Amino acid sequence: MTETRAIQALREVGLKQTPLRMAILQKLTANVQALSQPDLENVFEGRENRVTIYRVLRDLEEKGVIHRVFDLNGTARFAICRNSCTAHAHNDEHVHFNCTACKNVFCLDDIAIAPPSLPMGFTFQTVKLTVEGICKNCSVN
Amino acid sequence: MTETRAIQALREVGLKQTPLRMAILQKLTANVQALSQPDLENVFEGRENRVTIYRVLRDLEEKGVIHRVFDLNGTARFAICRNSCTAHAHNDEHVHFNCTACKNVFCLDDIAIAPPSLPMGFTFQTVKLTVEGICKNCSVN
DNA sequence: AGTCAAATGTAACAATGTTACATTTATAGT
DNA sequence: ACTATAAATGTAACATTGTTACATTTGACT
Repeated sequence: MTETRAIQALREVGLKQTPLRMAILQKLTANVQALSQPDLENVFEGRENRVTIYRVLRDLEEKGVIHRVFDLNGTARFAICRNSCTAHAHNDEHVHFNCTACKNVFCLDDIAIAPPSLPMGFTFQTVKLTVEGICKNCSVN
Repeated sequence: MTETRAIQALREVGLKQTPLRMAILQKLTANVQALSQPDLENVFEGRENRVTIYRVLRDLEEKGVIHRVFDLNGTARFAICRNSCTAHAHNDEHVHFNCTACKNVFCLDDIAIAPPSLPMGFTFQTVKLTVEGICKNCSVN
């Protein structure tokens, strides 16, 4: 995400343009992997406030700019939707790859997932498909 | 799971028959929903040791008697495989229903899931399908 | 019944995430 | 450009989930 695109994304959803929001948006765009709050704390080498990072991620998720996915430790990681998601029409039905070795999460291209039929009384909202395996980095090492 | 079936399950995987293991296996069988360690602490009203509950769950999972799934808070919950899983042939490819209201997790029947093709360098191990929505209990309330 | 590996209890710690409240800052309107 | 104000941030404290180390107890086999 270029700086101007980040500014635009924030304006579109009515969030103020702050340095941390810009930096987080750009980091998430530059990375293939989804990043957790602890990941981002490391990226910023402790210079940015822990709580504020959580709040930025929460707000960006609430506005549909980024989405949340859990890694195999149960830690929340965040990523920008690259393909079918826009600020106006957020598509939640992602395919994610969870590496069982390094626990990293990779967003794969969106694909159509046929929602299975649900028992009586259950209401469908969204469906998520996760593939587990060994990622490229861990395969070579 | 009857008491005798729980005893049998433990013997099959080489775990000693202890009161807590028996109780947890029976609770997991009696429940439609997957249960977390905190859930079980509540079930036992604090009478059973926190750390031991974690260890029982970890050991039962390692032996393939139960499986782990994360709820929408990122908390690990555990359930017995009812359909295609046996102690001898554990089938990981479950469909789970996560209620966005109460955060409970329900195991649905196993269905065949076509694994999507992966980018070069990524190795497939398993695939998981999760449906999010409103569960039966939350629909009526 | 005795033995011993396995299982448990206890205390301390670690990581992730949240809340309350005081302070600062980005933006709209003048 | 200046100001007012809602929004955003910093700080400290706390909550929850999960882990580790080590001493003690117990299930199961002989």
